Amino acid sequence: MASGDERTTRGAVRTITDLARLAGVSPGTVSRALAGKSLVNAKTREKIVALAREHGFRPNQMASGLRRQKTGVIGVVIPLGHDTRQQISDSFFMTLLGFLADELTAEGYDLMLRRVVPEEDPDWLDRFIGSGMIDGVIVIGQSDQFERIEDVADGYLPMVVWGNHTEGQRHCVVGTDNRLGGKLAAERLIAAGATRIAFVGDTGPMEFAARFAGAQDAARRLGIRAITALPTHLSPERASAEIAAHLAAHAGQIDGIFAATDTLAALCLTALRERGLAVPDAIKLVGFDDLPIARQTVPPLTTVRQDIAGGAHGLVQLLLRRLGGEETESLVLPPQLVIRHSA
Amino acid sequence: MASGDERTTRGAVRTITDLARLAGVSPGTVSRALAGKSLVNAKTREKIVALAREHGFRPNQMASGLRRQKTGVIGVVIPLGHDTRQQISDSFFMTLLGFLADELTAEGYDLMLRRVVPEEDPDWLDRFIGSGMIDGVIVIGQSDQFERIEDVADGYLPMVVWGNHTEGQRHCVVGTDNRLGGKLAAERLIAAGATRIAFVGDTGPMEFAARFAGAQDAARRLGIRAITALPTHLSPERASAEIAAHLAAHAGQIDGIFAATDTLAALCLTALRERGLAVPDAIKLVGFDDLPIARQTVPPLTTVRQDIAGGAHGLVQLLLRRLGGEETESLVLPPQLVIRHSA
DNA sequence: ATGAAAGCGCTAACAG
DNA sequence: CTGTTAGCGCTTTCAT
Repeated sequence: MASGDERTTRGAVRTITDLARLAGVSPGTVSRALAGKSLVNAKTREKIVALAREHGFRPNQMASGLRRQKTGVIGVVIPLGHDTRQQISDSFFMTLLGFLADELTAEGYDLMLRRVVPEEDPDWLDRFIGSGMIDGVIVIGQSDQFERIEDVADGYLPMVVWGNHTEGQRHCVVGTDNRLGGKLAAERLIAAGATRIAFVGDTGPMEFAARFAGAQDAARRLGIRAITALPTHLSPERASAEIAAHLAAHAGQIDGIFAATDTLAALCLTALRERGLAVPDAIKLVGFDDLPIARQTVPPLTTVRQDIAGGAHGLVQLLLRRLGGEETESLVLPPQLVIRHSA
Repeated sequence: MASGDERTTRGAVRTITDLARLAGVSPGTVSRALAGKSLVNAKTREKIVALAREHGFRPNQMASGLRRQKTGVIGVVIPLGHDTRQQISDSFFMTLLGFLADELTAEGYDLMLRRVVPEEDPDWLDRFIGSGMIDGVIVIGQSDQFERIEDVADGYLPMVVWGNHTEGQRHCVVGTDNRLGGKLAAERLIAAGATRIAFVGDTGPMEFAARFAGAQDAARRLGIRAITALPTHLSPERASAEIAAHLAAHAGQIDGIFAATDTLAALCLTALRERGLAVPDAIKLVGFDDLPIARQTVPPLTTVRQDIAGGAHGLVQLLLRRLGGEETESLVLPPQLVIRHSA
């Protein structure tokens, strides 16, 4: 009933001016009252607020944004690399996105999500920033767009990127110390007895390259032979086939696998099982991310944990400071080895 | 270099008026030229477009939106039920979100994502719609907000909801025929020899309730004893413990499990393994969704497939028609039983 | 404490 | 084909 009444009259009150007329005051006063701004007579304010509720009135954010030159919206953009478009369903990014949504909401911002294919639209980042729709931007993953991001960073402060930190880079990045993570993974494999280790995953993306490099560091330092990179795509369908092929090609030459992500590690587990290779007895396996799936595989995955919630928090806090005009440093999060049963 | 030049001059050209001055025409002409609208002299247009590119000019979408009374943005809102806030990381919704992002992008719309906790903000839906920031809204999951959504549907056309279809409902919904899916699941369990079946998952949400009801239908029709509902939360942490407890409490009384989602099914698998119960020999198990994880468990899950990509496509197409003023019917997608090895 | 008035940047008549 | 003009709905000086 109440909601019925509300609806019947709602059509009438669409603007702050409508409400002002109803309240017998000026639009300016309504604006101030609703914004809780400067001293407005308490009774006037109450009356206005009551009227607003009664009529389900909500100020138009576009108009407000236009006038104030800020939108209350943060852009979140996921650049998709050469690989399949399917990357957004990548569990890691999706989980990060979920946390970002929480953090931004908590700070009173809305989130505008955009997936872009840089190859098709080289102007993706400038376009998003220049749209006037967002106050700042969070880039999820550097993909192969490091240079483009660097370029933009020079002239646009409110941008923070999830990704890998490179010495001397100019854009503000939040991310795990991938190189250290790779080192931890390889050390674990070696400690578990592996000496002929393969890295499964694309070494193109910087984050993966750093994981591979870290593993290579460990191999070198501990005196085992260099780690072989076994390239795969990210989409489960293609990766599965590729892993199976790699395993066939390197039969008997591998006793340890460092998978670039848990998703890939799970796929390895399946492929290994199909070949009758026991994990961890015949082959040790370490993943990366510590996604929920890591706990549920058979055997459960030993993996390198990334602090996703912490990362999302860091991204948003740094962005907030940048929105305030501050030049913030990058934030490198420590990875953590989680030992389960695969190595 | 080129980008350097661009940057140095960019600051000067922020509005369509700046560009007009530069091109020696009026703002109106620039607007038309950039919008590719009505007949503008080809040469004039070229000059303007060239200038725009040169200066990295992009029209302000807020201003444009305000003027045209449309934003080019579709809101996507995920209402979180009583359960943990963590639901957004639910793989199914996230996958759906990924496809939605694709579909909307393909149609030229941006996506504004919002997670809401209806308990904390009963006004969540009206607030989003009334914000003036979105042209239409897609609600992902009815959660426990069926009535609120119904209320809104009466007065707001451009809304489409992912969820369960109920006879006679007023809002436009796209979703799998959950009841049929539940029936398929139970039939499979029974065909595989199960006679004492349990449903693992919360029967509160309508979609799950329908799955449970469908399974119950099958049990009744095939003359086995009624299916027991074993309630759990959605977050993996809580669900794991709950499943373990249920299994302990019903030891020896169950020979088939229908899990409300694949995620829950995977958890069941782990719990069953811990109790030494072989799947499918001692206990048959069927999941729901056919997420990637279903293929990777040991044994791989027999499950009921939901067509997520098709669902996203349907949501967007229906919304588009509603944006055009049309009153669309709901879309019920057929579930498909995928037989693997768990039942 | 409130009103009046001037735009934010863009688009869409309406003239010409 | 193009210029002029009048706002979209809101916020914010500047007065009062």
